[in-house]
Amino acid sequence: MIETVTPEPQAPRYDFRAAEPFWQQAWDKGGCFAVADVPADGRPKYYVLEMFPYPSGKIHMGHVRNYTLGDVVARYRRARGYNVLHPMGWDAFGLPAENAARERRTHPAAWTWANIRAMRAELQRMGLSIDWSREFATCQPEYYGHQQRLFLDFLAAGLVERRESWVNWDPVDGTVLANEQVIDGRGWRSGALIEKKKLSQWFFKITRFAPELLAALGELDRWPERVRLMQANWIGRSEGARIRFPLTTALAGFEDIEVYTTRPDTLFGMSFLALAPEHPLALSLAESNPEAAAFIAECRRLGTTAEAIETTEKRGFPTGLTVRHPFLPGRTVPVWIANFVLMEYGTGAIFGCPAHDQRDWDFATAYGLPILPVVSPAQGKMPETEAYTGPGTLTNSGFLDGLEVDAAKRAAIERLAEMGWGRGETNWRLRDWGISRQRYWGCPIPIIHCASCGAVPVPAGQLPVVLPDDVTFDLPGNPLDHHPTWKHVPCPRCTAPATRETDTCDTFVDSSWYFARFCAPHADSPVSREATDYWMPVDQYIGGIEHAILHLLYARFFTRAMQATGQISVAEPFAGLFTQGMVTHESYRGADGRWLYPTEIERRTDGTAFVAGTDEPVTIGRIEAMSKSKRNTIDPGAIIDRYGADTARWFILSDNPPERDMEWTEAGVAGAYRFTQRLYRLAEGVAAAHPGAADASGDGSAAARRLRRTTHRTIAAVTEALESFSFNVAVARLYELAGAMADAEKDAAAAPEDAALAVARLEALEMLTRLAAPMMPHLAEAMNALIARDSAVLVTDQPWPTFDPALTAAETVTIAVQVMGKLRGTVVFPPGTPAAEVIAAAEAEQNVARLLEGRRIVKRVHVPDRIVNFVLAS
RNA sequence: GCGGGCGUGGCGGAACCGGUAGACGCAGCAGACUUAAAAUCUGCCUCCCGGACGGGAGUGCGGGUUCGAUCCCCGCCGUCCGCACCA
Repeated sequence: MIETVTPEPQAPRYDFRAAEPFWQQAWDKGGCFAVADVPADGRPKYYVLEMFPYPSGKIHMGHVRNYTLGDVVARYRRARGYNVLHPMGWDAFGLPAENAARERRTHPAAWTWANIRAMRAELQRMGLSIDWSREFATCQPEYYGHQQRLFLDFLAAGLVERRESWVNWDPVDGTVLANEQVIDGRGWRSGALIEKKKLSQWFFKITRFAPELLAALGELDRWPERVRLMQANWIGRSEGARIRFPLTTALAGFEDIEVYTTRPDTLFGMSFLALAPEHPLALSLAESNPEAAAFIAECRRLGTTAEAIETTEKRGFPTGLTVRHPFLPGRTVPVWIANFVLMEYGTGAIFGCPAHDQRDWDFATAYGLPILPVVSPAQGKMPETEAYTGPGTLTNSGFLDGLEVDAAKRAAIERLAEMGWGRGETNWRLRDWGISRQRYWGCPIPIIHCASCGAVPVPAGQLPVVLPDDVTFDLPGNPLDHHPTWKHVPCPRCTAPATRETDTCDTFVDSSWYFARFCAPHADSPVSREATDYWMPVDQYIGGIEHAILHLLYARFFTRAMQATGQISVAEPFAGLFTQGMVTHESYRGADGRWLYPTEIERRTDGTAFVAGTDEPVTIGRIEAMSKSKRNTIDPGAIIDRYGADTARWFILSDNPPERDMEWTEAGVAGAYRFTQRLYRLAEGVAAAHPGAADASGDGSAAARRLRRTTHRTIAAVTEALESFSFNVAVARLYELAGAMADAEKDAAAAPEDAALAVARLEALEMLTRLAAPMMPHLAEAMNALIARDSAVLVTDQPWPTFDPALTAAETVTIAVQVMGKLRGTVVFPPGTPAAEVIAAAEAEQNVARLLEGRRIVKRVHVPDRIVNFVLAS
C-alpha cells in the first residue's frame, strides 16, 4: 500500500483569519472605543468623523479608504492621550429604498435595515475603532423626530418659509430638486431633463447667512483651499447697483424696469435694455403679442446645458418699448427680450453696454446696436473685435469722465441715489434651499394645513410625526398622499378637519446635523448642549470631494441656524476637513465589447489578459473610478476574506497621498500582504531571542546604536507624517525600520553575546508595533502579544511612542562636495565639524582635487553638515 | 470663458527652509536556497558613453535669479477638477 503524502500548503505564520476577529472581540470586551457624552477626565478631546454612508447594502472601496483614513487618525489621537469620539451611523432615507420597494415589493424600511445589518457587519470586519453604542440611522423616529423639532424651531426663528416658487421638477423621480441637484439641466440622480413647475415649497433661508457663510470660509484654515474657493464661488457675492429705468410709456401696470448691474460706471455706454424671457413684463407682452410669445416659447425650449450655452447664439426680440436714460435727459433706449438674460439672477433684466461686456457685445453685433466705448484701457488700446472689461479711465461719460472704474462706480451710484433712480446693492448667487420632496421615505415635514388657520406647526407634544408603515407604491406620486388615513388630522389650533403636509425633507437635511447628534445620540432634545459644548466642532472630518459644496454648505448653514436658535454654541461644524481621492481600477472588455469584472479575467505573464479559463482575449481599458457600469469594482469583502483587513488598510494607505486618486492593483495588495507576514516573522524572531529583562549599560555596540538611531528617527518621522496626513510616507518609514530590523537580526546572529543589541532589537520591535498599530491594528496586537511583558495591555491602550532626540543624532554626516554646483564627491565627518576642516578635506578629495588642479577658487561655499561648493574663476 | 490643482524612472510616489534628485513600494532582471516550483533571502534597476574609476544629460518646454533651483520669478505647453450667458 502506497501512502501518498500531499504536502500541506504552508500555513501562514500569521493567521489573520483567526487573529482579526479575536482582537476585535478583545477591543469590544475592553470597551476601548466607548467614550462618555461629557467626559470629565480633563483630557483634551478629538472628534473624528467620516461622512456616514448611505446603506446601499454593500461597502465599496471608497468606504474602505474613507474609514481607514479616519481610523488611523482616531487611533493615533487616542494613543496621543485624547478622548476620541469616533461614531458611525446611517444616512438611511432616500430614493433607492423606494425604488427597491417598487421593484421588489419590499418595504423601504425592511430593505434599509437589511442593508444596514449587512454593511455594519462588513465595516466591523475592518477593525475600526468606532464607538458603536452611538450608532443611529436617520430613518429612526428617534432621529427624525428631533429633526422635526429643529424644523419648527427654525420656523419660529424665521429661518423657514413657505412660498410658491418655480421648481425643478424631475419627471422620472417624480420630485422636486434643488438647483444644486440639477446638473446641466438634468436630475443628478435620474439624469432626466428637468422641467419648470410652480409649487408651494418649504425653504430654509440659507441666504440669510450668506455673508457669514462667505466670511467664515477665511477662518477654516484646515479646509482644502479648493473647497473654500468652490463654496465662495457658489455663494457668489457681487457688488453693484439696482437701477430703475422708467418706461417712456407705461404698459399694463409696469411703469419702470428694474435692473441689477455690477457696472453702473458704464451707463453712458448703454445701448439697450434686455429682459429675461420669463420676466413678468415679457410675459405680459406675450399675452397680446403672438410674436413675443413665440420667441419666449422658443427660449424655453433651449436648455441651459453646457453645450447649449456654448453653441446657442444670443437672440432677442425687440419689444418696441423704450426706457429713459438716467443721466442723459431726452435719450431713450430700446427694450428687448433676450435669451441670455437669466430670470433667477438679479432682477431678471439687464442694461446692455456692448463695449464693456462680451455678452452685450455679441448681442449688439448680432442686431446692429451701437457700441460706444466709455472706458479707455489703462494700457494698450481698445480691442476692436471684443468687449473691453479691464481697468481704465472713463470717457464719453459726462460727469464720470476722467474717473477710474472703481471711483466711477461709486460716483454713478451716488448720483443715482440722489436722483432716486437706484442704489448700491450687494447681490448673492446663493439661493434659498427648497427642501420639500414629494416622497415617502424621508422625514415628514411637521406641518398641518388647515383651511382657516393656514399652515400650522405640529405641537411639540405630538412629535415625532411618524411615517406610516402601511403604504403602497403601485401609484405614481407620493405614497403619503395616497394613504387613506395618515394625513387626515384635526387642526391643532381650531380642531377643524385638516391635512398633514405630505412632503418630506430633502435627505440633505438629515446629514446636516447628524454630527451634532452623535455627541449625545440618546438625548431627549435634538442635541445635548453639554455634549456638543465638549465635542463640537468636529476636529477632523473626512469624505469625498463630491460633497464640497452641497452637503458641507448645508451643514454649515444648519449649524449656524442651530446656534441662532440656541441649540449649539459653535457656528462652524467642521474645524478640519480632508477630502480623499477616488479608488480607481483598470477596466476590461471582452471580445464583443462587454465589460468584465476583474474576477472574470486572468493575466498571463506577458501582460495580456484573457477571459478566465478561455482563450477569449480581453482588452485592458483605462484606469478609472470604480463603477458598477464599467464593472471595474473590487469587493472589499472578498479582499478581507483573502488577505485580511490589515492588508487592505495597509495597501490603501501605502499607495499614494490620500487626497489623490489611488489605483487598486492586485500586485499592490499582494505586496502589502507579504509585508504583514514579514513583520510577524520578524516579531517572532525577536521575541524568541528576547533575553528577558536585559539591561544594556554604556553606549552598547555600533550595531545597537545604529538600530536605535533608526528606531528613534522612525518615531519622529512617522509622527510627523501622521500629523500631516502623509500616510504613504509613514508607511515608507515603517518599511525602512523593518529593513533595519532585518539587518539587526543578522548582526545579532553574528554577535549573539551583544546584550545592547538585544535590547535595541526589542525596543525597535515595540516601537514598530505601536507605530504600525493605527494602520494595522490587528497585526500590531498579535505582535504585541508575542513580546509583551504584560500581555494584558493591548497596543490599542498604549501611549504613542516618544523619541529621544539625542538618539536620533547621526554619528557622521556625508557632506556633498560640488565644483561649480556639480556633485563631484563626498566627505564624511562628525556633525558640526568646523568649516575649515571640512573644506580642506573637500579640496583634498581625490576626484575634486583633480578638477581643482590649476584652477583658481573664487569662492568656497560651506553649508554646515550638508554641502561644500567650490566656485572657480572662468 | 472664469477660477483652481497637477506635470519627477517602466509604475505609485519621496525630497527638511533653495543644498548629494529618485527614499519607500510595485513591476522587472540576475543570483542563493530547492529535485523543481512557491515562499524566502541577496544584488541590480533614470537615460546615454565607458570594463571599472569616471563623464555627459536629466524633475513638461523656454528663459531668469542664485555659488547652487523639483523648490523662487517670467512666458509657454499639456492635463485634471470646479463653476459657467450670475450682468
